[in-house]
Amino acid sequence: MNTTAEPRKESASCPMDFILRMLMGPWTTYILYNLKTHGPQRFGELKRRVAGISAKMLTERLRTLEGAGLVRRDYEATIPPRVTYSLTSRGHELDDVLGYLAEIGTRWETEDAAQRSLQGAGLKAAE
Amino acid sequence: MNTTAEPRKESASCPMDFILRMLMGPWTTYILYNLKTHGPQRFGELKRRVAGISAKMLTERLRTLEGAGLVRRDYEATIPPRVTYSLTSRGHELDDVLGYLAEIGTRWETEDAAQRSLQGAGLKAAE
DNA sequence: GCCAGTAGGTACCAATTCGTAACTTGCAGG
DNA sequence: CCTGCAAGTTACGAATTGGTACCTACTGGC
Repeated sequence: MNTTAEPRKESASCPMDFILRMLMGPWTTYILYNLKTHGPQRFGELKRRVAGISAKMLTERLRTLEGAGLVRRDYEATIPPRVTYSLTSRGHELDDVLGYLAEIGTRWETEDAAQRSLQGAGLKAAE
Repeated sequence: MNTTAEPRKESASCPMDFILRMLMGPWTTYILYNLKTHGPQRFGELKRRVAGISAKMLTERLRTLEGAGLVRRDYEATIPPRVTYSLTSRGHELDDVLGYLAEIGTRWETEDAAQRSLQGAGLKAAE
């Protein structure tokens, strides 16, 4: 292909950057988590589950995820319209990473808790 | 409004959220990547490598990472002061996940490129 | 004597972002 | 007839955020 000069910026960490920019969105992980654990859902269902998100945000996040090919949007033009969102195979590829992240996060949480209880036990006057 | 300390937003699926909030920062992954690949570095070195980040941002990101225990800050009060940053063991735990993410990102990029070249082959007159 | 460099801190400014509220279409219920 | 739900879209506004410029303290070079 172009072994010559694609003006690739020096970002060797770029593919990761793209994917992180996706997960970065404030509610993104909640949405993915819900789609994963509760299966395909309609807009209102999802909105009720995420609890706190505004319709605008949810729409925007879903569009972004759809654009990245992580979420599929099924629109049925019935009255009232029924829009169902589900994870694509790409979306499911992320499950693993998210699970991994959650694992690390949980481990750290546990370690921190242990650390705090150790300090709480003896250090009241130490500092 | 609320005179009592309202416990901010409480979320059930949170351990991952914490860790993602860390990686979310605009430059965070670049910083971690550089610390990983080039080893412990001084502030100016890091700043030159990341190329484009402002001192303010870099400082703030490093403080956040330090606070989370991912990065260690060694301050030697020489003249001029020498401050060296390095990954902690926790920081290295993230290497795996970031590598995993980069892998997925790269794979998707490749797939997308293949997709585009397939379309490019036949659709020149289609639009 | 002045400037550059090291490792930042602070003030201010512009841009982005997220939430709230109002509007959309078509039908069902009171 | 009016309201509400479905799944949004749009307008407006407030808050956060990231960049730029300027400040520190100290020393070595010209």
